[in-house]
Amino acid sequence: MPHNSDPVEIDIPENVTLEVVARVAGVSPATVSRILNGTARVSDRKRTAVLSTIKRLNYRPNALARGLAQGRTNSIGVLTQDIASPFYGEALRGVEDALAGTGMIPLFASGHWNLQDEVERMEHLLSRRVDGVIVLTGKLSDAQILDYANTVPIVVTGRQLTGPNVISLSVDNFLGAQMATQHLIDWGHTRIAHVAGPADHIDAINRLRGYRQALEDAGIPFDPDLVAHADFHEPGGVLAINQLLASRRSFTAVFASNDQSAYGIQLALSRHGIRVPDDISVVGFDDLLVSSYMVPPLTTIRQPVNEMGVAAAKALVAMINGIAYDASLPAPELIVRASSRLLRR
Amino acid sequence: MPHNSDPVEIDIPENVTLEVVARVAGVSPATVSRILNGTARVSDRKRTAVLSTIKRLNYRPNALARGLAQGRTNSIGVLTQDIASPFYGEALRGVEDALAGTGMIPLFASGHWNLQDEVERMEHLLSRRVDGVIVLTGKLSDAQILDYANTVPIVVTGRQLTGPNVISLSVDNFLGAQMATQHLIDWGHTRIAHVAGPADHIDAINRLRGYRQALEDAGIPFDPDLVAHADFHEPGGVLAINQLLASRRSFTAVFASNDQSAYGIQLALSRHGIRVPDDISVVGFDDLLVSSYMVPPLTTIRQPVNEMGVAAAKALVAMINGIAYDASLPAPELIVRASSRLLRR
DNA sequence: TTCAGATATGTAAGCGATTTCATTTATTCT
DNA sequence: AGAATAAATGAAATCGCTTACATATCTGAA
Repeated sequence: MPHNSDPVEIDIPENVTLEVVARVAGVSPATVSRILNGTARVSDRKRTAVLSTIKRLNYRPNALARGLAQGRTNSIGVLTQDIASPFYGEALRGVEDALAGTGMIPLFASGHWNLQDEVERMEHLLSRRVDGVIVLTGKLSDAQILDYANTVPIVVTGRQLTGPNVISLSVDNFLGAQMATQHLIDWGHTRIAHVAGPADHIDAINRLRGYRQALEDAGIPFDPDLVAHADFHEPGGVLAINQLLASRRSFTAVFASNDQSAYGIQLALSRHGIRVPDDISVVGFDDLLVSSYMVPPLTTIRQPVNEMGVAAAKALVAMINGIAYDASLPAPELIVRASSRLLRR
Repeated sequence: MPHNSDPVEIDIPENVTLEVVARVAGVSPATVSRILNGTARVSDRKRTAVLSTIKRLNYRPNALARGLAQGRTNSIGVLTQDIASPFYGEALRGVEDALAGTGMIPLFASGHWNLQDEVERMEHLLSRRVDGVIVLTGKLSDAQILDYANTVPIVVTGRQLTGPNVISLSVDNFLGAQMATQHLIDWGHTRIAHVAGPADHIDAINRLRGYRQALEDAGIPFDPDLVAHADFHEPGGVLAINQLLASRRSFTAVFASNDQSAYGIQLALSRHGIRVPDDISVVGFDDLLVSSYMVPPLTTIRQPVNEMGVAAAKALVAMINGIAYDASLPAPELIVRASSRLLRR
């Protein structure tokens, strides 16, 4: 008469479930679950039996069923704008890295800088019952964020926003822009052009403000003709600088609202036979990885974007687990490279 | 005495489920499900009632429950190596775009060019019961891929592999490298260096082969001292070119195994006071977005990587739905920009 | 030995959908 | 009007797991 707890010959269905494992190992489903989750003590005898059956049957727990039962999915949504963005990409990597080992998995979705898309993606994420959401900038209004926060914990970057279930994390764009402009002023430039970002982009607005503030602090009058608006992408930078050159306003330096614009500017200037930094200094914003490999390497403001991803993920996980977490970001930093130089008199 | 089908006052729990919607709307859960999925005819009367309650209660179907019941999650796994890769990023975007509107959602996971990580991520994806997986290159062996294909349909890029439940999609790296090298030969170069990729990277190997083939076809002897191995990243390009320069072998052109290496090469050359393309021509491989904004803009081989993402996603969805799909990719293309020039005698 | 108190294990009720099958209601045709 | 057929609806089982509760087994102290 065989012991009840001994493994038994049982016909194994194609779809191996926890119940099958239990039956084959000669224990109850509850026991298998407990072993899997470590939620209770189990005798070594059964544990070994179960673990070996799991291996033998190549059992893979169904995360859906688990999520349904637990009311928790161990996944968080990351609402970004463009999965291939060189800028936010770093943040995504930060999120991923911070999540590795926590058993949580990120679900990325792109809003394409389009409110409707963004709302749709958010709904999608909520449908999948993510345990929390990281919103990287984007176009959702503060009110919408607060509203979603009734459903799920949220960490949002690129704005200041407080409320129950919401943590916000932002880089000081104003300060960064001030630093960039100040750097040029320190090096003797007074005719400093600015290639701004989209007029409705919060980061672009703050950077423009920082630029103006630095000028003002230095007693340099603001000249609207030295400002051109672009779109945060390379081609826009080309267009903007061409426009500035065409206006025949003289300037000895350009502060670009982001690195990608700066790349376009550098290329366009070289096409015009204008040397960087000898004729015109260029300063960017972001410090993308490739910026240090531009010819000449780009002077820029480093944004702690990877750290931002990490911090966002950590803060969110903490919030999900009901733990307090102080989410703060390092300040932007001026990285001086070869694209800017002392103005020669 | 109220009609049974009229909306009724019912206390609404915090968690709105399909069952709650049904009760409030005065219909059965089955009916609500049918309306949601369009799986059967429902009278207009009930349909309106249900739809309005859904809106009123702000009901959001639980994707987990749905997945459990249907045995299908409407999600596909995308196993990439680095979520922030400028190269694969384009492919990810392609996947996302192709999926938009199909109701499917991509789940991205990064393997970090590390077999163990990759296996772990794959298991994770399978646990979440994705309906299919796209494997972007990576380190899994063909045998492993075929094995996973027993569980789930797979589209794999960067290799040729056929089998049940597997579609492979690859760019002709050999041909591309041949084209790049041939371009330099056509322009009179005979001393052509090659900065290769990692020696164990399949793409790098094929590109090296293509380079050698082109030389051979032109009757130019292969000189191993003109080949330096790098790591597909910018700093590696710098190191490699420095090494080549230090060897004092003369050469008039460099074919870099990818664009990122080429960036490093361009920077290092400029630091040495060597002009591109006047002294040395540089050709890359990939055609990353920024390549056309390098100074000088980089001559390179365009890989249809976005198209690859799109094709992979379409092929996978077709496979999931049991539809035949002819997955083919455009050939690599030579993009001539300013970093290469005719060799002056 | 025996019994109280741990410790280990099992039973069964959810979790929130879908779907089969049976039943009720509405049409159509004679 | 009444039978036969089609359309609409509902009841209940199911998907694969977790977990509260009940039960069985094992300690060691009396």
